Amino acid sequence: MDRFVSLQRKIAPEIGELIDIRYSILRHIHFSQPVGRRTLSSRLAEKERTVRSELEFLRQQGLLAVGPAGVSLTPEGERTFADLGEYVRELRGFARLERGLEERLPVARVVVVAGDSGRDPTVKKEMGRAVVRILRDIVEEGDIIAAGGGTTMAEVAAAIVPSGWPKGITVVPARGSLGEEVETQADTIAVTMAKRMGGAYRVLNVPDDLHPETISRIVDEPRIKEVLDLIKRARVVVHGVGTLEEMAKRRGITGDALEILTSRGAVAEMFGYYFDSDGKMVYYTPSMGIRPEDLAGKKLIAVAGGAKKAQAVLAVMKQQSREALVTDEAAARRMLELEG
Amino acid sequence: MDRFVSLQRKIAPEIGELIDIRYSILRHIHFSQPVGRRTLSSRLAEKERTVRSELEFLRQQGLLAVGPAGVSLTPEGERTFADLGEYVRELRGFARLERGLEERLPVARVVVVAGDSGRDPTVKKEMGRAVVRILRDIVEEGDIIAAGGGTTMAEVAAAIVPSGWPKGITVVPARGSLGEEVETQADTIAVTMAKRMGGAYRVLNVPDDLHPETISRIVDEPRIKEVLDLIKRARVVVHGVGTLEEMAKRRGITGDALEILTSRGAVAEMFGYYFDSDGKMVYYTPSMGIRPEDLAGKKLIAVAGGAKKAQAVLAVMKQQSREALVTDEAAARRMLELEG
DNA sequence: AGCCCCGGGACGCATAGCGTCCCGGCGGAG
DNA sequence: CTCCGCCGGGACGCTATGCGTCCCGGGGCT
Repeated sequence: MDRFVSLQRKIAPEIGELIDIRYSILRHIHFSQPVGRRTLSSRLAEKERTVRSELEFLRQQGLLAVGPAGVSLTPEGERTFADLGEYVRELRGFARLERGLEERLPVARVVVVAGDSGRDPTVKKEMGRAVVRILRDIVEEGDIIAAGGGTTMAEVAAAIVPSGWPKGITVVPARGSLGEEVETQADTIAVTMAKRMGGAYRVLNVPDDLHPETISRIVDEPRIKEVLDLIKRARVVVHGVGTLEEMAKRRGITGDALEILTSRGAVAEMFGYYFDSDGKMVYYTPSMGIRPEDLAGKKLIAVAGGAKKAQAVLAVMKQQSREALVTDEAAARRMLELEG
Repeated sequence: MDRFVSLQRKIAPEIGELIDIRYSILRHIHFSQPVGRRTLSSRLAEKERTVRSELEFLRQQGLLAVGPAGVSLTPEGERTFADLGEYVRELRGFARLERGLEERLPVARVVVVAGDSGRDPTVKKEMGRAVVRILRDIVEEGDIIAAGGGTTMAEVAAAIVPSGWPKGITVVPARGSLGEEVETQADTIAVTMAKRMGGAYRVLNVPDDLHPETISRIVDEPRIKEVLDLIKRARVVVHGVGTLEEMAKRRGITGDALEILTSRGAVAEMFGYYFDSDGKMVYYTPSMGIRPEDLAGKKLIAVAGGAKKAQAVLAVMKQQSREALVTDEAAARRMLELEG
């Protein structure tokens, strides 16, 4: 089989791109059906005509059907799409990517999904599903799970299938909200996850762009104290990774702070803490919630994709050893490039 | 693996053509290296520029190298070509073709090789090699082998590797020569086969476009009689298949005979005997050699390819049950179409 | 009722790749 | 030794494919 694939790569490498575009179209339809040609092309950053030709082809193959509201996968299309995941993994050598990263980074398990979440948002959904699969393996009865924020984490929460989870799970936000959209705040995500897992939740409900003194006062409040205590006791932590640019844009980091960050070589963010490319913490924003020193001994699952995030993910991975990393193909390849 | 292939056929069927042309180029180079671009393109019935592009690609893949006398396969190219045989069998579903024919025709074993011998002469070389592989299984010490004529049979003889054959083999022509080129006469082929197998041979050395009365007189000659006796006693028979058109052109069949042949629905020829599409003998040219009724009880191996010969091959296969049929992809697909 | 997104049609254009010719060189045959 | 033929590589115009783009009528959701 491996021989088969390498032979094919030798004799007809162009099938890679072919499969790529078609698989991403199928994936997109799978997650957004029914969906129109224009929406599809804009979201995939492909020209409308290209998408159209491929759509036509896939329809002729009996993989999708057109309805008044757009195209949908036929049952055969769904089946093919499901099978295609494994196929693409083989064809593009994901196993090799994963092993490469596992060797170079202190992570026990790396999972790579197809695509580039920087270009195709549905890739995040796939990453979400992969995280959920890992959670199924790890989570035990009575666990406390701390969840981070961000768009990727939101997809993790959305990917949880609400059945078959152990009892007595409690989900808490890993830290206060970051002034983002409510859907991507750690609080919201913790709630969604808890509900879907049939567990309990506690939230902080506190913005963390407050004055440091205000924060230290709030921390003493019994309700907050209880949540912070739960966070410290969490056995499992799931979180995304931020890049410096992203953070600077999303939260209005002042000129001073930004200057300090860049001068100290900060490239990555996690829970409001900033790390340089060696994984050393170089800065943090005053906040409440989990602290880096709390992470030791916990099962850490990081999830982040997109070629642009590769450097940041590397930095965070070096910060300390982890249980698992879920990323996408674009980030994985970039990371291996960067790490030699 | 099977799943893999069918999935690929579903999601990217165009790789078929891609592999096709590249494989046939590799095959051609393998058999004729070193060879030039122009020769290649004319023999493959492909445009020069197409061949050139593919050649460029294959060179970039490190599969072939250009010398002053033309292109040759690199060691890696040879290895890839060898592996590609199996790969192409899988990819194009030859196993299914073979099983389909085995079910529909009275043949114990069908072997399909890639390509169309009507378009690419090197496909005949592959068929030849396949026949030789079968002979290796079948031939025993002291066997008498009767060989037919034709270009395909010439390739069978050429494909015999002269070592490891049982002792005491005798090869005889199945019938007199047909006025063809000497290289493709049954006599010549029998000699070549015998020499390569390290065995003995006897030839007829008699053209069979003689007057019937002359023939019947020659048959009584002791030397001829002995050969004819050997032919009758042969345990293994290897032969090609002719189409009506081919025969009409190659031997100048007179208007009368041709009219009779067409009116009786003759479509196929073997050993100078003509068969209609049901495999019923409808005509024969006066000759000496093997007769249809002699075939029963012998191990028969038929070899013929090319889409144009499909109908003829079917007819001959129906004529009586056989040990093996070696054909090519084009003929196999056509045969299955014709047989529903 | 209105708006937006849907699929499908149409059409011009750009470009990749095709077809074709040519050249200088080398090797083998005579 | 010479010549012919085939070799690879270069060049170049053209065509046809497929891309980009706009438009239309329709239907569902708000």
